Amino acid sequence: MSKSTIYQIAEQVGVSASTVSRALSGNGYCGRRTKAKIMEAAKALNYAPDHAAKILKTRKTNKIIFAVPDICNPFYFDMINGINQVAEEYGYLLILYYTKHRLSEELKAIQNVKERVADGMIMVSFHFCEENISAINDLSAPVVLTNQYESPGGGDRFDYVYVDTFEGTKQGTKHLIGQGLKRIGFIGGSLSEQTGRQRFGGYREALLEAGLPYTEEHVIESDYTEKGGYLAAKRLLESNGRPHAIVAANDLMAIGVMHACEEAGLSIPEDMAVVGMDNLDVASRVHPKLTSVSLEQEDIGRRAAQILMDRLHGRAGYEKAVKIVPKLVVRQSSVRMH
Amino acid sequence: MSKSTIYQIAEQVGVSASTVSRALSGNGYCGRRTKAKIMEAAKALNYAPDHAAKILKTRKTNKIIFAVPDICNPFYFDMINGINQVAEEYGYLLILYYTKHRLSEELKAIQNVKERVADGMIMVSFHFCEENISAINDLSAPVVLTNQYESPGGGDRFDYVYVDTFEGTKQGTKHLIGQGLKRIGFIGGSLSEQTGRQRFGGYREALLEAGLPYTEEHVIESDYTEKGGYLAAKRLLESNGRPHAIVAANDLMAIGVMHACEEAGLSIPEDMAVVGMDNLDVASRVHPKLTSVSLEQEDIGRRAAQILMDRLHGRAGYEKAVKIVPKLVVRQSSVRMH
DNA sequence: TTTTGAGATGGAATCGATTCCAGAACGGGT
DNA sequence: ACCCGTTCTGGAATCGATTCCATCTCAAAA
Repeated sequence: MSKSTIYQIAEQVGVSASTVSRALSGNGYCGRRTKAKIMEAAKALNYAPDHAAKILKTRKTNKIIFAVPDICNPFYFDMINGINQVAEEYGYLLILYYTKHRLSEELKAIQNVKERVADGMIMVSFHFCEENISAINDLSAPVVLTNQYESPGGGDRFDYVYVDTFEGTKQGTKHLIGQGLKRIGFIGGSLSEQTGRQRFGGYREALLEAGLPYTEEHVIESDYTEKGGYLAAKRLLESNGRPHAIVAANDLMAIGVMHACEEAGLSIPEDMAVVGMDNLDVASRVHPKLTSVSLEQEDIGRRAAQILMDRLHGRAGYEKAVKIVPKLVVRQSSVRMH
Repeated sequence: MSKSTIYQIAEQVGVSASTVSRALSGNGYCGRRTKAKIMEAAKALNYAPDHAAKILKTRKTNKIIFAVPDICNPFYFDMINGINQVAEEYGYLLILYYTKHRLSEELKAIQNVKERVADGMIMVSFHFCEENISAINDLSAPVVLTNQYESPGGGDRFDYVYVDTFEGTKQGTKHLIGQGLKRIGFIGGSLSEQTGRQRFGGYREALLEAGLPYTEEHVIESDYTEKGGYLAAKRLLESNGRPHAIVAANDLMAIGVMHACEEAGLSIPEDMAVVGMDNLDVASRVHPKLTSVSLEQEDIGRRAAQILMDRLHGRAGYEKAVKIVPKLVVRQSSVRMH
């Protein structure tokens, strides 16, 4: 049987539509007996409220959009998970919008918010530029970004939540230093990109703080792939005074490092300690299990969603910019057993 | 500047709202000059169509719901990816609904469809029962399930797309047999569940077809975890006439098997060939790389979404039930080099 | 008995776009 | 000059729920 409207219920019961609306929504007065009859009729007529009509009148969609550059990347799954936890708690549905690393798609996502498809948006932007920013600032709906960003004028309307990857590699490096290791190599991404520089910076600072010498030969720029890590590690192993530990800027490269060591007959962690970053599933599945810096994606998602909810409910006390501190997960690859 | 409505544009330009609607949507006649003025005013007034109003009138939300039991499971992310590819092609947005393996949440997802939050739904149901099925059949919107299911009366309104896991383990086992291996063990899940029985069945049939003897001692029921696979493998390795190959009902258990072999000093694939199932990311990251049966999740998603779109657009020619054939991905763990 | 106010209800406007229908304008062909 | 069909436009209804406002009832307080 197809569903019905409040008008049909009203007719059936013999009351006005306003009364039916009040009875069903609970807003406003409604007599006990009338209410019971309305409820009964609603059931009998297979009533379900029409979402679109409700939205049109109330201006609330109870949906949020998560605009994500890459749907295939496990990194973002955890964010989705975190976002959904909070969204659900507040009774919001989550719309996934796949931007494919394209500015045009990011703008379309913003347009969706403008058309009131959703009440707010969380976005991982890969094209953080004037066009983008002004489009977001033009929205009346709140937006939370997960980019690190210093607002030049300070007048931006959005908030952001980001991970401090500098702190991440710093923690990883300090952990190795704490294990008594002194010659520590670093395999990162390109230093011409911000991401690459940040991760390198943390490694560099940990050495500095510990008063350890910095050897340029022990730092290799690679490409975040397993193969890249493997090749980089081979070079490090051939360098004179080879390092006894390696910090890799992500887990895939760290796994490449492990394979290179295995091939060279070096055992991990005895001959070479390894630390990765991202804390992918695979980190705990390789042998030996890989110590890795978790970027706390789920937490990013949760915090971003929380800020969005705070904004949507006009609550005060949220922070415009939240910095998430990564968390070192120590496993076998970096701890020598005695 | 906040956005405006067609009425404001109409007033600005000095025409009626109907004309503005026609100009902007392109449905119906509109003079060239008027249209130009309307477009200009729309831009000037920062116009964006109101989604809710449009839905209310047109009865089309251009959204579909994907109800998924587990947001953390990478298995489903590939499905999401597949669904999204098709949804996007047709201009639909994807709403993710996390059912947490709970019937009550599945019913809520169905309720959402009833309230016209979305035009249709794809659901991975873990509670396929009378209550569920009748709720789905009551909907006027189309639903595609990814469960294998034989409609008892044949009167069900939904369609389904599912993977033939029986065929999957059969392929994996046949592949090993094709490598000249004769003593092949099997590590599966509980045989009291349908999933477990299907996967075991494929293994059994492959042996039968090849005329190989079936040894009960070489079949172990485990629990789909890495540790479970590890323990099961240890038992297999101790059995008399230990197998030279093992088919594991999923990749996690296969990885456990690999660790057990490593520990026992057996090299893979020379002393023991291993085949897994699911083709997780990690399968291609372990050493040696794991041969695995891909359940083609992305394809499931695509097919399901395609059927949904066909239904939504009243196209004929779709199939009510689509069986996806899994695909064996051969890697190092099962191929002896000569 | 009168006053008062809480509770219950109906009427009507509203949210913003779409679309049917009627009528106006316009141009080409006779 | 007239007719006719095409193109253009405005008015009004519609989608379904919410909500403000006015009215009405009824019981308790004065």
